[in-house]
Amino acid sequence: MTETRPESRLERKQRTRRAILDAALELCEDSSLVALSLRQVAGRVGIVPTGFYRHFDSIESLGMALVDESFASLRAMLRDVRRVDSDPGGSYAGIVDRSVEILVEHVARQRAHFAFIARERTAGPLAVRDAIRHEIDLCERELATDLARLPGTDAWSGEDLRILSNLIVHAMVSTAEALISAADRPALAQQIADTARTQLRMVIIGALQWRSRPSE
Amino acid sequence: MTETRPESRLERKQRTRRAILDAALELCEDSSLVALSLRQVAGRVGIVPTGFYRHFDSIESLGMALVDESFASLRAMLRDVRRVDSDPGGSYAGIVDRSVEILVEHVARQRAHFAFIARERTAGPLAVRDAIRHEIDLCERELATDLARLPGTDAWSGEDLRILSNLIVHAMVSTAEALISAADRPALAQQIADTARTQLRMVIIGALQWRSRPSE
DNA sequence: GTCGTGGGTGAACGTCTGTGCACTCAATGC
DNA sequence: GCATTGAGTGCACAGACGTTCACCCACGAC
Repeated sequence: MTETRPESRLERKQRTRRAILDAALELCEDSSLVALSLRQVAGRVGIVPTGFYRHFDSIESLGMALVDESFASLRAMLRDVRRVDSDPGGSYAGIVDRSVEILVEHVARQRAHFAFIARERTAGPLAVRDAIRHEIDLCERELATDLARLPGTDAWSGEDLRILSNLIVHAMVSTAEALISAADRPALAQQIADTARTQLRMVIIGALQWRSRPSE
Repeated sequence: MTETRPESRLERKQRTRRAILDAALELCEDSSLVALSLRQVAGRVGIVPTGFYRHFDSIESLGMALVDESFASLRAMLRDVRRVDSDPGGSYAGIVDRSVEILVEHVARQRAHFAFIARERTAGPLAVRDAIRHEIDLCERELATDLARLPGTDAWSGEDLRILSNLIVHAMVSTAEALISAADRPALAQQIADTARTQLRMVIIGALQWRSRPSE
């Protein structure tokens, strides 16, 4: 017999909170936070509407919590990319291949989080939109410092790095969006990954080439 | 005295329809179609809620009409780009400069339409999302055939062209999004345009360079 | 063992939602 | 001129919404 241990008060609360976050992620998957009602969430979780207020004081603050946890997933991905690519023996092509591979893997594993960011970035409540924009900005900056560590970029200006990392981040956001909407078609997902690989190579080669002839 | 002429029945209807479309564009500017109510729209237009049904039978079908007219704006932009860039004496740098200039101009002039596409692309009702995705697909294909006409791309495969135009389209979508959210800050808009110019040059140079060494 | 805290309840409120139906009345087709 | 059409009206309804309040009652601290 499975011994069901008592479960403390705090554990119970965190479990309900988790259930609310999950329900919200699912429910706004095919619309948006701004179209999500407190009663829908409560209903899906299995608590009465007013019970919601024990955990969040509005849908918007729930959204802010989802921003936090979605970017925790995104940052976990960036950590993996950074860990693998800091291998000193890596060629550009190798870095690209492994980075895209990691992107595909993380998007598949945390689809709801990446979909949330992609969606609410343009359609969420104002506070949520701003929070997401700010986080993406930070990611661009981090990528810029990562790029600065690669060989061949020593002479680049901060502005050049910013422009390049902006391009790369947005290309990867687009790739993530495409992967999400191809979630149930593995062949298509494979093609999207291949496309992303090729695009990243084009971008990097173009950037290196362009930089070596800065006047034109 | 300004002579107010009778205004035919059909004109009257089209004027109300126009007012509904404009009201919807404004009202969902800071949320999404899925959070827009029929009564809000009717209220803003100045008609009674049930009057809405004389023109559309749901918010979703209103959305489909907005997709049509938003892509009319986008295609007008593409026509301008094509017209200017088909100038046979143009260098790549010239083409890029003028294309970005046209993008900035059109986004400023039809901000609501471009914002609508960017937003509902990920957050709209399913039918609207699909329609937008399909239209953007068509744009990618058109760009691919345009690229094929440029010098230096003769030997490119259809796949290469598809990958490159996908990259360019998504970079321009990101640029449009940035321009929209910088609508009231001219200096920032200028910087975004400069960034877009540099990125386009990097991409084109990278693509040409990459293609000339297809094995690696 | 007693008591307070706090997650969850249930009823009730005023407001907003989409939609049905019967209606008006000016522009239009004949 | 007369009949028809159809954009816009006004009322009514049932349901969903956010939020309030008083209320449980098990857990945890003392």
